[in-house]
Amino acid sequence: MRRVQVLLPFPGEGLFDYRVPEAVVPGQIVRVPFGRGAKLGIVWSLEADPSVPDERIKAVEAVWQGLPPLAAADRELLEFTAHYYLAPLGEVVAAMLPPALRRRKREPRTAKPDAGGSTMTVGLLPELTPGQRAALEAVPREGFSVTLLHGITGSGKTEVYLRLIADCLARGRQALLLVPEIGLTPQLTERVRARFSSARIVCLHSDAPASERSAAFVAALRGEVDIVLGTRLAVFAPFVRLGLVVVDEEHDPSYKQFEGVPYSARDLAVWRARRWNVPIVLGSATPSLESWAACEAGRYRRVALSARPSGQPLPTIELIDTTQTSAEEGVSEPLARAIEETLGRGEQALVFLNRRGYAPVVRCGHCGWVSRCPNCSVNLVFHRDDGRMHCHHCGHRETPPRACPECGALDLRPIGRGTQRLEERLQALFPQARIARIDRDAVKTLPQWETLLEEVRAGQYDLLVGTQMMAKGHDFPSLTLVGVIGADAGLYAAEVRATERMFQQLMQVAGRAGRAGAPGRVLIQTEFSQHPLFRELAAHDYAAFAGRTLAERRALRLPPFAFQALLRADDEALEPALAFLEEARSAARSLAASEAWPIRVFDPVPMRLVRLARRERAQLLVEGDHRPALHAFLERWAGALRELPHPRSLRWRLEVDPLET
DNA sequence: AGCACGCCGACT
DNA sequence: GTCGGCGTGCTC
Repeated sequence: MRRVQVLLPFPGEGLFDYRVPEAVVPGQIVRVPFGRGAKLGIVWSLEADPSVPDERIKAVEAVWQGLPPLAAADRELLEFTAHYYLAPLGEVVAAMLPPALRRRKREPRTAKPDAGGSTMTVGLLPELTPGQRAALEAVPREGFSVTLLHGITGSGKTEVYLRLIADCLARGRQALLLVPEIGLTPQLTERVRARFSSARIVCLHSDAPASERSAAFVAALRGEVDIVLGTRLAVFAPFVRLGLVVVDEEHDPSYKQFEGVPYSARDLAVWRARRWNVPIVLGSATPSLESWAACEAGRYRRVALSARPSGQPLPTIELIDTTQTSAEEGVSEPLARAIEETLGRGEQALVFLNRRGYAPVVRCGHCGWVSRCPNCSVNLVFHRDDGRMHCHHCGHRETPPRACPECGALDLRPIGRGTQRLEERLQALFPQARIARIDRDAVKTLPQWETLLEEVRAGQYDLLVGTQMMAKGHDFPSLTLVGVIGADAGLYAAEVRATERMFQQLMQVAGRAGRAGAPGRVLIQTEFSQHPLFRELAAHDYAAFAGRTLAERRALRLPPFAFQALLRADDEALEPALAFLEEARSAARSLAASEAWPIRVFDPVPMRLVRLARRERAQLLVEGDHRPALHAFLERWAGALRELPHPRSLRWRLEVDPLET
């Protein structure tokens, strides 16, 4: 009887010793008795923990012999994730093992008679542009390399991915294709399936049925899969002969996991490619400044796709200065005229407004009272459909009072505009237009969304009003005009990445305009028409934007020229949260003093959205210019934090590489 | 994560 | 007088 260490999905380290009857190897999937029940685990190490006496050790219930052991590279991925994000290993493996598989009592039966082979569909492939051909030549097929594929909207990045995947499969290897949100990319999924019709493809995302996720994991572990296509959680899918990793829309914030272990799937994908010694391609029309800077530093290769296969010109981007032109009810005269012309030609127009609801606040015209959420530090948004006021953060809803609760005046008015009010305004301006509003309130489910996309493509609507849901890569062949309203929010936000986010979003939404033969036109209403960001946007010059923004970041020593970690604490009141962070800061200061590289420890501050769902939140930022030094510091600090006393009601968490500070 | 043990309110 | 609330602690 041999004793081994088994890793269990468990909210702690998750390493427990068991007796195993046979010769097992690390990576083997086992079912073990645990407490009163049983758990699925992974044989982690043949070195057992001698401090636990033999009589406390139970025997493994079953070794799932039919499943190959998890590859060493993938076990190291779990270890790296735990180490880098300062998370317990048991929590990381919980993110990897599908819940339905964990619940299984018996080992899944062996191979279903699935279509084998990995040949690409024979048939007419689209002619490659010179740019696509150059891109394909530039990406190494063997060994580790990171290539940033910077391709403008419609430049055919997907075709490049498909050819690279085809090469990968032809060499008998597997490909991992990560996408930001599966629901938003049905077109890509379709294309992959159509192109590789005889390949074994699995889709992994959190909305997939549990049994499907479990089956996909098992198939991947057995090496019975050629392509894994999925959202961020697919970065943990097991492989046996990984040959290529592709991260589409690599700048997209949804690669960041917020609940549980706060990992970045894009960053882990790069680590994984390095460990497997395979190429990784990061694709985007608007790359993250992290990736852009890595190219500048020579760590990543950069390949540009700057022409469209259709030969279609880029949309023209014009600004409407709302300090000069009155924008009645949000829609300026030039924008209204442009919409009218577009509809007159039988083409579609989209008006983009990233704010749902009818009006972002209800205000008393007499005393100035505004509708506030009782649980969060935000205003309540008035919604026309149910006539109630909604909190967009905690879900609280209430019926607006008839009279002002403060002064009793009968003068409560919705102030400002959201998509619902904009839709109403546009309907008044264009009574004959068929308008579709596309936001999270109007489109709640995936089938609903797919139906709506189909209807829009079929020309059942003339005018679209939408939030950022509309910005992501969907092609609407008749859409030739995009109007942007209220684009200015990102310009005065204190957030480090706010302007980057705004530029990316504007560029993405602008990319919706135009088709072959009918050039697109984009009109952006702004009060800050002189801002350099708009010049760069109008010139479709991402490089200029990135260069300028990176120069600012370098001068201010902000990411990606500095590395950050954020300690957040929340409690029923603000004071205990701040007090905890104050203690944490003292600990940080004394630890930082002994680091060779300077660690900057800032003051604890209330978060911008200080109150959320009845909890008050505060945060403490630490920064360093040298990643390994910051990380060494963080490990020691995290240890000290776990020893810090705090009230039971207080919760804290430490986030490495936070997206929002 | 489960699941037990363990001390304070409304009920047959 | 019990049934049960979920706070805390353990699981090889």
